[in-house]
Amino acid sequence: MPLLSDVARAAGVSKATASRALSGAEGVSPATRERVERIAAELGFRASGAARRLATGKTRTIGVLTPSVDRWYFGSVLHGIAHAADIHEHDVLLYDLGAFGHGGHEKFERFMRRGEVDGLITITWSLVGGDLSRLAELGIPVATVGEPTPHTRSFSLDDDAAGTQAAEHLVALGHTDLLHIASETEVQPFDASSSDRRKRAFEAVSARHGLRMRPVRTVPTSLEGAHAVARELLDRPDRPTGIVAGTDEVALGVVLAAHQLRIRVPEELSVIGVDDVPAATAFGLTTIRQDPAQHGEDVVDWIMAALAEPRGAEPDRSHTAYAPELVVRSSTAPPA
Amino acid sequence: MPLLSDVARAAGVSKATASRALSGAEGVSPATRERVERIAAELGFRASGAARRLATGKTRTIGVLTPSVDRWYFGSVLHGIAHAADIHEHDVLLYDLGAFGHGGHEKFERFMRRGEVDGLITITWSLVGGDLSRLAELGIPVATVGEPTPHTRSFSLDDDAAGTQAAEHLVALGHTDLLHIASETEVQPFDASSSDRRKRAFEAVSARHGLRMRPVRTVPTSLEGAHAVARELLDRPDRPTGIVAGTDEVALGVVLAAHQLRIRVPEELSVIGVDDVPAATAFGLTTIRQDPAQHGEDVVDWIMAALAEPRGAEPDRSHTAYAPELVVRSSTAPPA
DNA sequence: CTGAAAGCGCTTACAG
DNA sequence: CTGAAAGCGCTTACAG
Repeated sequence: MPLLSDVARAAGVSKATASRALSGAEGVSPATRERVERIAAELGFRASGAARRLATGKTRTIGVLTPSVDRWYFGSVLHGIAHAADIHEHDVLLYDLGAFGHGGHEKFERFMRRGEVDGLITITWSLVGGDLSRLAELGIPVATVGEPTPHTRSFSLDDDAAGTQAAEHLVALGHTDLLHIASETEVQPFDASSSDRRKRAFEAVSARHGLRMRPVRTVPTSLEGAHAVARELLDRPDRPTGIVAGTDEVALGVVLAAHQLRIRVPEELSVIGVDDVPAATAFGLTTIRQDPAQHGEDVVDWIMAALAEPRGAEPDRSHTAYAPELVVRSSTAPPA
Repeated sequence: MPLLSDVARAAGVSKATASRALSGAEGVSPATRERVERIAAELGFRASGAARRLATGKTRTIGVLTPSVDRWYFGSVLHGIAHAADIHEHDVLLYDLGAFGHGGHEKFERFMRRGEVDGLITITWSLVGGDLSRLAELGIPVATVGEPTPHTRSFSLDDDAAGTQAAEHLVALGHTDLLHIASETEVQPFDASSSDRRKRAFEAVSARHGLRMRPVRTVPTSLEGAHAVARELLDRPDRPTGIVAGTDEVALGVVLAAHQLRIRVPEELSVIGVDDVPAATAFGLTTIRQDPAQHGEDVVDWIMAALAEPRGAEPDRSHTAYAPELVVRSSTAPPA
């Protein structure tokens, strides 16, 4: 593995000049720059990241704290992050905290002890407010994707609008007897979660239109969890004509249960979700679309911009709310 | 941020001794060690990773090259990797290559240029043989999970056994007219892919039992892809009595299509998959289980062991095949 | 058991 | 435009 000094010697310049030529710094004659670059390429020179880090104080790495990587939302955000980070020539260091109470906090502490990154992204639900504010004091740009938070810059779907759109869609079709199935929030104080925002929006729509008020059901955030509850719920004579699910996973569990119970969707039951997961198409699920990969790209772009700003500037803690988009498929129709 | 020299001064020892005390090296009196540790804790000392890297040549980081993070298999492997890496106090650097031909190769090259890791894991399908052998020459432990490969140490489900078990299960139930739906392999030479191994195993079982020979169908690796094909396939009068799907995603697409076509599963159609994804339970899918998170943990353990070995030892390129496990649910039954 | 010193491989004021 | 030198913050032979 050739060193910078090898390149410098072969090019007949000092290490300083070689370094400048390679880094693209100005104040190097075009001729030397070209020569150094050529020789570096010939020798297959790669600057030592460790040395560069030590000298510059920059890691060219961004950290991601996430409670999960094997669920659609988190995976998609991560995908967007990785893509954008790559474009900015930054690496991504992954901290999979796992479920809270299952060692997640311990892993968080380990990150605080060892993590060396220029910027940090937390994908929501992984952290309680106290931890989030500790991160905000790290002196590096920190942002959250998935939920609004007062502690850091944040990006998320406009959950109020999403919940409203979903309920209004069914109301517009003529439904008056709706049930909301919310998906469980594990960590956040419930009243701050996207789940709760969607729920409240549903309740507001119900109240506004004078719909029958059924108590909201809460299920584990998974197709299985929703499915188990839906099997029991849909098998009753007084089932609603429409279900507004907090997420597509929940909605899919409901549709599956309906299929198994031979309840026709949408003729006998309308179902709407939020997310637009890939499987939604095959299920014909009407849903409110969001694009987590885009959120991931945006949060990285913000971090890069924050990194470019002069140190000590007042930290930006604003929130970006993405507008939801109704996607009508075949799981919703006027009530029979 | 306190430095090692601050700790040393406060403890009244040299930096050398402070370093030894903190790193747990031997040859430090218990008294000094304890004092140094206490003072380091009081001061909130965290050693600079960059400086340590430069001095030791170790990054305490392992790299993961994956074609995707938002699909169950990859996400689960990654989860296992992150967990095990954390236990070994190593960081994980994520390279999401994305689909091949969509900039994946370019991202791979960028990794080759900048990636500084002590060990490397590639999750299959992301790399062609040529790239894999370049990695193997990197001088660090390299392993692949998801498919056997001659270029590196590898870990994967025993696909032959999985394919055999799936087909034999339906044969044992009395089926004689089966169709295999394989899931598409994007990158690997097809004859090396797990998809192809499962397919061949299916064909061998068919031949052995003299079953009707239907040409194998290949569909995109997704519920949607399988669903589209299955809708058309199942709507014909001469449909098979059982379907052996290459993966659960494909199997789920088939079951969904059956539901929509009002074909009863398992009465009119048996379906079996491979994976045991979380949604399999709700669908009642009979499947062949594998545990990718475990594979991820194992591969990290192997990397750690390889790291502990003396440099220059002959690289281990053996393969670990995990035994499949049949999980019978309600999607399979004797033919009508 | 402990310390002084060299070294890891870059970058960047400072001079010229 | 270029170079000599200091410095980033640790670890680790080498001496004692």
